[in-house]
Amino acid sequence: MRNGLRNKGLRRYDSPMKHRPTVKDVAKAVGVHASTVSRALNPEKRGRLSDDLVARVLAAAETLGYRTNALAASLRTRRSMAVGVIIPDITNPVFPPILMGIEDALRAQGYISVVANTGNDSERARIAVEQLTARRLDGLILATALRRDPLVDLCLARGMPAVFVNRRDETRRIPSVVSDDEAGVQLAIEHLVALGHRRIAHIAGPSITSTGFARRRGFEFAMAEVDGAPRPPLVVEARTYGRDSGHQAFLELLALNPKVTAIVTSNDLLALGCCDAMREARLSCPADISITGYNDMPLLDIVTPPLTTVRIQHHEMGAEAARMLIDIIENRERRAAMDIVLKPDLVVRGSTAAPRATPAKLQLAEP
Amino acid sequence: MRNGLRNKGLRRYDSPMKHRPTVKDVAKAVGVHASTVSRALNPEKRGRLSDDLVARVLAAAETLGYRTNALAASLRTRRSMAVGVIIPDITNPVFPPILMGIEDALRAQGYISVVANTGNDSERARIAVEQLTARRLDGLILATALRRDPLVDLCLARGMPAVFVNRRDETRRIPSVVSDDEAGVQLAIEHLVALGHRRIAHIAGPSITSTGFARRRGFEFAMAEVDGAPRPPLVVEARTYGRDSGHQAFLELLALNPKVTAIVTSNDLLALGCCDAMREARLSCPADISITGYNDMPLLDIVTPPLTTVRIQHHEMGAEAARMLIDIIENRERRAAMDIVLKPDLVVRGSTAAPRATPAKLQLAEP
DNA sequence: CGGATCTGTGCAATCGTTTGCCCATAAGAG
DNA sequence: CTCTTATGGGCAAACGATTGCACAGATCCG
Repeated sequence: MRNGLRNKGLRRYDSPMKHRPTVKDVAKAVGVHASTVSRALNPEKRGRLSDDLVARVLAAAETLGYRTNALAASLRTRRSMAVGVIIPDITNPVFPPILMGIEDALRAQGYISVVANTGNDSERARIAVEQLTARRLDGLILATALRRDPLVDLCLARGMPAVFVNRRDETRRIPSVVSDDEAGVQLAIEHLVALGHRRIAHIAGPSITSTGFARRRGFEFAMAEVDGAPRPPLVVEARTYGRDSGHQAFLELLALNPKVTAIVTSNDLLALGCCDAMREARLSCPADISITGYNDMPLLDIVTPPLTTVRIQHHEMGAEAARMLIDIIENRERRAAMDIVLKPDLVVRGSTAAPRATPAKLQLAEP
Repeated sequence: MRNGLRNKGLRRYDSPMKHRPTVKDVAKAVGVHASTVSRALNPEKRGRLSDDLVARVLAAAETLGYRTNALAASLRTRRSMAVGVIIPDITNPVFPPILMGIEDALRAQGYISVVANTGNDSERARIAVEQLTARRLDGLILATALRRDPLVDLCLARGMPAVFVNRRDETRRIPSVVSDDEAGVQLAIEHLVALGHRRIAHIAGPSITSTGFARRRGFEFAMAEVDGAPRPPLVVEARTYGRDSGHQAFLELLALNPKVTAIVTSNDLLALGCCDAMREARLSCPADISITGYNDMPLLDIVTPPLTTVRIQHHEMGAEAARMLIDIIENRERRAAMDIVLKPDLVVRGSTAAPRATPAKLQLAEP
């Protein structure tokens, strides 16, 4: 990918693309030097110019329809006022709200975002970082972090400011904004325990992701405190964060221990996958097994059953990450070395209830 | 916004940012001129150089960790190999799959995408177009089109290649890739009619959007053919494409005519909003009223009731739009003047059933 | 009235790549 | 042995904006 940007030679220089007026054209129109125009156009350097001149330049720029060429400006200033956002899968409903938060915060400071979607492919993620670096963005927000993520080294090697959002790298060399996953899982468990559950299992997200790992650890820690809980704790790891992985993990879990009365999942889609599997197995949620999700993605209130889940502050998380990155970019080191951890909430809906007095007759064969 | 890109002066030129090797550094290392390096790095211009030299340049570039500065290259070539995508609301589940289609097709041709989200705000959309133009992107894909959209004039004035996806401008000055909305609505109506419905109403999307308008028109045309249908056709226009707008529109519709037995909505979220309202009103869907959505967004299969809807080819639509745009950018005018219309499908689920009062058992005349 | 201090602008050098044009050297032709 | 004709690469001028420095004229001070 050293040369992703070659002119394919298909458009000639004499292309019909309109000639865009440059700072020189404006200068000519006003009868001053280009540098003067540049200064007049920049509010921060305008001070030393006469008000009259500034007004004339502005007027001329307006009538000519002048727009500054961001490419040229960035090349010269080494600042693009743009940051890249790397997302594993934009179709996962967790990310759009985070993205909105990022955009809102960036816009407030005059930055724009460039979003790259990697489809959970680490090679594509690497390429995305390379491309965004090649375009000289001012920084990167990574929502893709694995627990040990090579992107960290890449960013560090390229001297590219970066922050993690939602996930983070275990080496902690890059600041992050995350939700407190251990606390979130604990909320779910406390809720289930209060309902009377003891045989609570966990369907974990991929352990290479920081969220999957942290939530699992939170589960194991919290369950260690629960009297009468299975030892060791019951955990099945899903292959991905997708609905069908949840389906599959549910079947594995039931094969492992058919007596579970509640499942804490690492993500809403996994939870929905469990519901799919239960429906197929003619089990009822929450009558037979209670299920909790994680993230509180949209529409969870009208699926069947409405899913009890842990809500995280997506928008705020994105906004905080963006603000942090800008601080780093602009050398306000105030926040450069900090991690921000937001608190999650539990949203109780219909997928959790007290366990049956006698465990349901499960139709799945025991191994 | 003439100057979104000013250096805020917060990072000095002597910043600790690593010195990135340039083509000159590579040239020095190999002992040739920078122009030679440039040629060696470009497969298409490599022909006139000796194989040996090319190999040495490549090796030197590799060891120095050279990456071409896309900014500088774009400035010189006037090509950025990047296209902008303007989306009204990324949290609307319709758009991520379209975006994926766009990205996939772009990537296949070596382009990258820059996504801007406008939050349904036409002023922000304008600013986005300005910014992307300022960054000299090669083209724009617009998913925001209103029926009479000022962005069209803006793109045309700036000489910026553009295509519409999912929506389109009525003036038809910009090519588009859309789904056949009239056909889609007709599918829904035929299905309902086959079930025995006659008093079918429509909850339309905002009439300023091309989709809202086209689906409404499709509804009116198709209903004109239905014997025993209300005259004039029953239509309520929702304020936005959001769930609560659907809720509200449903109440208006019922106030207007309490006897409807089926509702064709312009969008899944509107349909879900209707379901919300029905639940509150202790009405049952589909027993009391059948409802169809539009778009087949994710999770519709597990909401209650599972929604009958019109599926459109999101991914393909995005991909086709991207391919079309690239054709235009690269002056292959083959497709420049065409519109592409994809065919929708009906997905029958649980939200539609025979009307309650129907005396005879109606056989499902459905494929 | 000479010199010091401002003010307002122009000059020219960057930023890093690309490419039209020209010029060596070598090879082949006559 | 001289004259073309390829080859292989160097030169320098773009692309468009920014900015340190210089400098002319105006203002001010003693």
